[in-house]
Amino acid sequence: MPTTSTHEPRKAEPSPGRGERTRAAILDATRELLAEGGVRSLTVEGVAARAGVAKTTIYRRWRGKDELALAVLVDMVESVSSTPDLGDTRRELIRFVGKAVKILSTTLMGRVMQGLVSDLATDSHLSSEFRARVVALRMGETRRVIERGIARGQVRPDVNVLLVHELLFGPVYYRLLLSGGRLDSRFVEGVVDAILPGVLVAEH
Amino acid sequence: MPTTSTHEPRKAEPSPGRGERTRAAILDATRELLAEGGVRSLTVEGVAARAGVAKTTIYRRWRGKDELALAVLVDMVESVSSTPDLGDTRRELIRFVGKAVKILSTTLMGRVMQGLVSDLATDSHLSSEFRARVVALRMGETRRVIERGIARGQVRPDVNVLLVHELLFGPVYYRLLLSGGRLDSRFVEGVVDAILPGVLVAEH
DNA sequence: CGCACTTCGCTACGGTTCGTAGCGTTGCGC
DNA sequence: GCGCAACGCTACGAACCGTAGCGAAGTGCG
Repeated sequence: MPTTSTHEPRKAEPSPGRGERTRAAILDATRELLAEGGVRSLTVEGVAARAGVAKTTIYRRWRGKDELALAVLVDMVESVSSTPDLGDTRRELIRFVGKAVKILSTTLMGRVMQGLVSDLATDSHLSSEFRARVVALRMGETRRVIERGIARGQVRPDVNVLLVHELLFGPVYYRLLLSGGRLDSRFVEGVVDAILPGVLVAEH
Repeated sequence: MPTTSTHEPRKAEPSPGRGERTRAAILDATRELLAEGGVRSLTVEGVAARAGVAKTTIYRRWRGKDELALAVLVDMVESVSSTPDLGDTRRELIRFVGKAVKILSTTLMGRVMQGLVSDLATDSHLSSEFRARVVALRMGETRRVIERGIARGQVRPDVNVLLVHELLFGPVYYRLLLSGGRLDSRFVEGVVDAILPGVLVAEH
């Protein structure tokens, strides 16, 4: 953590403030514990201990460990940028999926997802929150890429964007959560190239 | 359950025996409780109460509720039959995936999967068990269908079976676990038709 | 500086579920 | 009917849960 000076009235980045500092400490501790053992070993008491915070303080902000974990997840997802126009749909899709794969495999997000997915699938409040903040975000990104491809004449205009989005990320999460396969660039290219024949316009 | 006669030395079906009866009672109770509230509300003590069994008896057989739920899961998966030769790869794939989707959406298996997936992804013992008993089973089935297609000349001989398997089931689990979309026959056909262009031999 | 207000730390508590130990009891094969 | 493995039962320490009450510290304002 950065050395906190006692006085810091106003600055470029919004001055931390007590509340924001405790919030960050709690989320950091949650992130770490989530990475170490998943949601199973995540306990509110453990987070409180690592964050140097009272257990009651956590319950004052979140209902339980589920909301806590989701807050961490949303925090990570919303930091991704959109895919630029590369002039080629295949390259854009590989870039797009590849970035998601890289985040899932090199940051804590993969482990957080692994630990959180059961609660995401079970708890209706968490699931709706997740769909609105994460799934919808990737759907929108897929839509932008596809529509660029349609405008170029590369992609069939009647493509089902929802389905494409599921075909791209389904296998990724399948590996992450169930089959345990490696999440590398070869895999990404394989997935993209497998669905491209059904997406691109028929060769003349 | 069938009426158990006191003496049944040898028969076509393996005579129950005390151990087998308690095992069945425990798994039945687990199945019911799993249906009522998912894995979240599944407790060993609850299973013991409903099964009319001592809690210690459960711990003598399984390490905890995870192994218990996985036992139920494997019990359901292993009861599926293989896909018959329908003379057409597309029909076979739709039948194959459709059957898995139907089981996931109409039986308890979907809920069991939802509640168990975090533990499957986290616990190495559970994950290896799941991969050996469930993932491998579907991989093998995919391989049989694909090889039949190759023999017919419908499918390209260089198809990556592992990838096809992931492309088929990834979106299914993505809907079940994350996006929450409906698991119906239209979805199955959409997935199969989306990957078929990359699987079938190029039209002459 | 002093005052009010908010936020936090701390302790304590009842409750649930976990997983284990010890021991009596029952079913089953020989 | 004898012996053994499997089971039922009670009891227990432990971990976490989620909440309450209250004192302490930080924050904002005149």
